[in-house]
Amino acid sequence: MPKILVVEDEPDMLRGLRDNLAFEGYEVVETSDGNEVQRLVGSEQPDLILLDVMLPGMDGFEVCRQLREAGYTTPILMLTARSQEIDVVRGLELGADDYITKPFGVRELLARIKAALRRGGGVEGMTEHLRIGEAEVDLLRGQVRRAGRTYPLGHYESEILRLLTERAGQPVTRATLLDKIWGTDAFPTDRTVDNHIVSLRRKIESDPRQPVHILTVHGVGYKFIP
Amino acid sequence: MPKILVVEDEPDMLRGLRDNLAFEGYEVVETSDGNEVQRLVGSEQPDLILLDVMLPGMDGFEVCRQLREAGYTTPILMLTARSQEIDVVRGLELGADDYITKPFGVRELLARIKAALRRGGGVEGMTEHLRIGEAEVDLLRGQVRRAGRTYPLGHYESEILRLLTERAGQPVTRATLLDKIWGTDAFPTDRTVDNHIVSLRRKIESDPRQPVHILTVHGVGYKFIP
DNA sequence: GGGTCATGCCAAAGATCCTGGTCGTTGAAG
DNA sequence: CTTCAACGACCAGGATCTTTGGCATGACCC
Repeated sequence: MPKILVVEDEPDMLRGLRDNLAFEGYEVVETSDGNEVQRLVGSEQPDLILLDVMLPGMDGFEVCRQLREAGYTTPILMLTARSQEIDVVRGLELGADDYITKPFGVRELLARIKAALRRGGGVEGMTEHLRIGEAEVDLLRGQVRRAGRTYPLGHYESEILRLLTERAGQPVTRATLLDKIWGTDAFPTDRTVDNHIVSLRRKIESDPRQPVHILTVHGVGYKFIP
Repeated sequence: MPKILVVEDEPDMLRGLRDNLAFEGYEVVETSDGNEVQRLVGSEQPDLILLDVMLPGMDGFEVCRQLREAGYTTPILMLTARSQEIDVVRGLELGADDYITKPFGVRELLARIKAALRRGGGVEGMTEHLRIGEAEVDLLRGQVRRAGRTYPLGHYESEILRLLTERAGQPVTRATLLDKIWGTDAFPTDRTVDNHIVSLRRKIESDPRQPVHILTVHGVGYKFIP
């Protein structure tokens, strides 16, 4: 079950959040001190952070900024009584994923948590390292490892694979691939896309003639299945 | 620039949204008919959907449900005057990524759109996007943008730059670069490294003959200065 | 300042990637 | 079942990347 870090200095609020989250089955780690957050994120590896803005000492905005600067991508939901637009904008621009103003209903909070966890854990395109069947894909290095062999991924192969995984489960047209990847710099033909797909299958699929992950959607384009 | 599908039946609201989004640089596709949405998502492949809940005919909840059921993972932001908790929860549980109640500020809306786009496909780790002087480096795509031009980064150029930036401030020997990047697969000469450095400087430094970031440490190797 | 070694720059060759065309196979529609 | 369009597989040519070697320039030491 997902682990949630709750950062809240009001004892009653902290207890309320902890109890409700625990009742929902989440594992809860808590602190009331903004200075503790980064250490806890590093050691506890939570799946989501509920972050009160008005903390003593380092406030929630600063905590969020530092986490993002340090490279953490954990979903952050800010909680606060400060509901002015400028505060909302500030929190979201600092890198928060959602901004919930008090008072809020527990059901709404839980629904927003679920929405954030749904995105944070389920989308495969968010990461540069992928496991696709037996293949380990490193999009950063442009490399696939499968069955004891290492295959290089060219620039365009990487881009195509990335777009398909970002849109896992949904058909992507060749026109979209051409538009999003080649843009207005070049105008290759559909055949170019097809060739790259064949090459990707050869590198990734256990049996390229019977692909399991990189599927053709006849008359539409291609689809990625995780 | 990202493409946004706006689903809104009030003409004034639709115009307002369209104008503001276009002003921000987004490409806007619009419809006032919930029955059109799935077709448009398929044909236009928007990066995000702004979905009014109270539409004539098929309402926003049903549109959202059908999109998710069909496997589309495009971020959906619901807009509505219905701000009861039960509606918020319903929208989020149907698969919306955010639920924004009218009236809302344009700045808040834009910030939430950016947050959703950031998560949806634009989130890159901190080490993959670098700003080096005037140059914007995208290690994931193997690309440098500087002075209005775009330069490709080859596989090895990217690897060298990545290692140097990971060890910013420290001199890195050619032997280390060769060992860490080429390993035991190949045994190129020092000259190979030197040539890649020259190429990197040409792409990244404002004045490659007087480098500020990718420096030579005489008799040792090279050093990156942020 | 002079000598020596390290590094920048350049050119060319080889390897790899990308692209388009052709032909055979497959899928979908009538 | 037949027909036609879509797609897979393959091949070859052109573009780009990587590597090596040679020469010029710069840095360092005496």
